[in-house]
Amino acid sequence: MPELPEVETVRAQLEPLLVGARIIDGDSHPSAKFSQAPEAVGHSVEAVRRRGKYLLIDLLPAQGSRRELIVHLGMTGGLHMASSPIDDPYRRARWGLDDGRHLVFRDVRRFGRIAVVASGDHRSLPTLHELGPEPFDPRLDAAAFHALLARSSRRVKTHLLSQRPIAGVGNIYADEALWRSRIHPGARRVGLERSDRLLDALRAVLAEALEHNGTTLRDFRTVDGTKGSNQHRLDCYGRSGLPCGRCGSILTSRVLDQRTSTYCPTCQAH
DNA sequence: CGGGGTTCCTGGCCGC
DNA sequence: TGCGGCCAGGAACCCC
Repeated sequence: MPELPEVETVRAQLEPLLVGARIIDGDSHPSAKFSQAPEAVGHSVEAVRRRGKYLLIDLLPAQGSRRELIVHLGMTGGLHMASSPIDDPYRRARWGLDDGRHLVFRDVRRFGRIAVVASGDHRSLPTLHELGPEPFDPRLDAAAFHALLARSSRRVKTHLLSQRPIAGVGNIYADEALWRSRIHPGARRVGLERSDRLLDALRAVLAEALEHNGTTLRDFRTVDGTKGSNQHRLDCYGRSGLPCGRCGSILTSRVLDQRTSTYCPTCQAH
């Protein structure tokens, strides 16, 4: 599922393909999750940015104020360029560009989302509106992260997935970082020392995944259709029943707060 | 307002 | 071989 490294991989590929292009027409699947897509028509792409797992495409209108095309890839969403969009039952949105190309949003499971808003107005996307700092923000240090973690009494894994203490972490990289920092996903209080370890682990795990163009378990594809390769480097996620690479104990899986967590019962003792 | 539960979706996989 | 049943999972949404 696309998390920060996957979305950043898409953003980096998309940016040179889209900046400067003008959107001349568009259509979308009728679901409310995608129906705003055509509202981007008539605008030029000024920049392609990212916050957490959200792609933010800055739009410059012919006249009037700036807008923002926001795309969340959900679980199975992908963005691709096409010279002539072939028939695809999973196409959820299409934008025609002034040079004849098309930007296509494909999403089998429809967990993705598209919004067009006034620039910077994220009130219609509560998670984006309340999004925590970017993991690589230099202003984020152990003390600040510890304070953010302490703002909730929920399990640390659940809190991470809420996007509030830090942006862009989903199930894969949460499990990986908790394994690496030897913190149990169900921990409800994480002190300064463990906050420091967790922040370091998150940064390491995300940076390594980004270097390998993200993790493709099944669906994730970059803009040009290639797979990421980080799936070969996972230590914990999806490895339930296999030995822990650090201590040899068998990794276990448990559902915590309706979400599967894999962890090492020895290294990540409660 | 934090927190808990529900819902949206469909391909892939499992067991019979 | 075919098929019913189940699962994954981000974030909006609703309710207390």
